[in-house]
Amino acid sequence: MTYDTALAALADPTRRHVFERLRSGPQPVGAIARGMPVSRPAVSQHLKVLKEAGLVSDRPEGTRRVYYIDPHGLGALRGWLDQFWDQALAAFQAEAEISQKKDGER
Amino acid sequence: MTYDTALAALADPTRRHVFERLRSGPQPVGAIARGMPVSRPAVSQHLKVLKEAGLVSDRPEGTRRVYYIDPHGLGALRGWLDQFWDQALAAFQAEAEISQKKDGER
DNA sequence: ACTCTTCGTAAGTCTTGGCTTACGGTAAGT
DNA sequence: ACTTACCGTAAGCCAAGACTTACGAAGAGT
Repeated sequence: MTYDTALAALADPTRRHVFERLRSGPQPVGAIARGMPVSRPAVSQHLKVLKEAGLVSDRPEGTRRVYYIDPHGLGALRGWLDQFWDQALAAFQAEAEISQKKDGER
Repeated sequence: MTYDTALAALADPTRRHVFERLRSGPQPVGAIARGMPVSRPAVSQHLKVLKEAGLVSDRPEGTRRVYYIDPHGLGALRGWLDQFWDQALAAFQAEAEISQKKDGER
């Protein structure tokens, strides 16, 4: 549920593909795996990682398991990102001025 | 400069450690490597990956190279994240109600 | 010129983790 | 009860990548 596990989870391309696929709404595992270049068990393993990262949740529906995006993981990531954003922007402006000054001295 | 390379770059713990270390301001490679559990060349390699992801930039200063956080990569990541955020929040609320309804039927 | 410091890169090793196949478990339908 | 559909997990294989040591390049100071 921390930002680091969420980052590690979203780093893998096919796992991110699984995650982005849920953007069109909740779906069972089979539907997600359909049309993907990997096997269904692979998708299951990816969903497990995403779930442990707090990025998705699941709900049993008969013999199927419907997965959907959980904002908890995304929220943790957003919070961590915002820690840098303003600070980084200001610092970058300062560095840009230094580079420009260096060019002027040339 | 796209969000996927930034995600892959920030997934590694020690590389993220390098990145977070730059939050206290611009620093040369040696200063970053000092006090870290890995060698200096390892830090150089990490900085290369971070640079290719648009997360840091560098400026030569004599024989040293000063690295600092570049908001470009962070911006791409923020943009991608925001695509999910609102949508995910709303969808999650709907799912929560379904689960609650299911509990009530019990 | 020479030395020293700082840094990037190459080559090689070894662990991490993503994928497949095979299996077992559970719920729904007949 | 039996079959079928759907899913998670285990075991094993293999490629990606993180780390080390060794080397070479470039600037600063004496």
